[in-house]
Amino acid sequence: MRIGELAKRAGTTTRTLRYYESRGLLTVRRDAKGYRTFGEEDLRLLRQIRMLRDSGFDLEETRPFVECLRAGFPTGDSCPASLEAYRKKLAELDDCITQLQDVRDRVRADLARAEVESAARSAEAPAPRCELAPRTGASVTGEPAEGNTT
Amino acid sequence: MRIGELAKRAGTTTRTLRYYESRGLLTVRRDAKGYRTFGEEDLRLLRQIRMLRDSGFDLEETRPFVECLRAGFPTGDSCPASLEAYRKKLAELDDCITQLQDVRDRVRADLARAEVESAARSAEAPAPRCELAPRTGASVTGEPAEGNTT
DNA sequence: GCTGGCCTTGACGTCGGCGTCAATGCTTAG
DNA sequence: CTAAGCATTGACGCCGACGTCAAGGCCAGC
Repeated sequence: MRIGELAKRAGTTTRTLRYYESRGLLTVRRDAKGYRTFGEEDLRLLRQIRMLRDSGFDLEETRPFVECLRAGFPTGDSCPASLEAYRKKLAELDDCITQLQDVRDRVRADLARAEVESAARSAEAPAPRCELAPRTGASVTGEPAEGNTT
Repeated sequence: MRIGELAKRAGTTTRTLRYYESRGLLTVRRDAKGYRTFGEEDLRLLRQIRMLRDSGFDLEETRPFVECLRAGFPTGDSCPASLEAYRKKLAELDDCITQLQDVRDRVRADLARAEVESAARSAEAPAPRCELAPRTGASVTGEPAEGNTT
C-alpha cells in the first residue's frame, strides 16, 4: 500500500502522513522506486492516533500509544505508559472543564447583572405605556368627555 | 500618562497596547514629541478588555464592550450589543463544556477498559507470588536441604 | 559628554498541525 | 507520444496575540 491509499483508508491526507513520519510517529519502508510502502499495521496505528486526537490529545501525547502498538501489543493502550497518558489527559480535561465552568458562571453572573441594570435604566426612562386608553366611561385625566359641554 | 505607565497600571505590556491600537481598540492622542498619551478612561477600557479576555473572549469579541464604553456609557456592558456578546459567549462556553465532558467520559471509559485488560493480562501471566518460601520443614521443590546429605 | 531610561516604527519569531504550492519523476492507458 | 495520475522533496502560508530585537530619537542627571 502506498501513501495515497493509506491516507484515503485512514480518512486523512498524504500531507498528514508525511508530517507524522517527520515527527517519528510513522516508520517507513521504501520500495525500489523510492515510494513509501505501508501495511495494515500502519492503518491501525493511524486509527489509534486519530481516536486520540479526537479526544484532545496533541500529536506528541499519542507517542506512547504508537510505541506500544509498534512493540507488538494488541492495542495502543496495552502499556503502562499509555495508561499514564490516559490519566494525565483525564486530569487535564477535568481541570479544563472546571475552569470553563467557573468562567461560564462568571459570564452568566455578568450578563445577569448587566441585564438588571439595563432594565433599571429603561425603568427610569419615561415608562412607555402599552395600555390603550380606557374604553369605559369617564376619563381619568380629566379631559373633557368627547363631544360634551360644547 | 504615556504608554509605559498605562501598561504598568493595566498589568500588561507596551507591545500589547500598541497591538490593541493597531486593531482599533485603543484610540490614541499624541503629544508634541509624537508620544502616545492616555487618560484614565483608557485604563478602564483596558481593564474591561482584560476581564473579558480572562473569560475566554477573543480580542475581536471585546469590541462591542469597548465601543460601548467609548460611547460614554458607565460600563462596557451597558449596551445591547454587549449583552448579545455575553449570550453568544455563554452559549459557546456551554457547548464547549458539553463537548469536553463527552470527551472526558470517552477517555475515562477507554482508561477503565485498558486497565481491566491490563489486569487480565497480568492474571494470565505466571502469577508472580509475593509469598516467601515456607519456613517450615520440607522443601517443595525437592532441592536438597541445606547442608544435609553431604 | 555620557549613560540610562523612556519613547518611536518596523519587522521577524512563536506555537501546532497541517494546507498548498512548485518543480520534478515514474508509470500506465489511449 | 502524451496526458493523467500517482509519487518525491522543499518551502512558504495560516491563525491569534502578542514577544523580541533592531535602529534610532528625546530627555534627565552626573
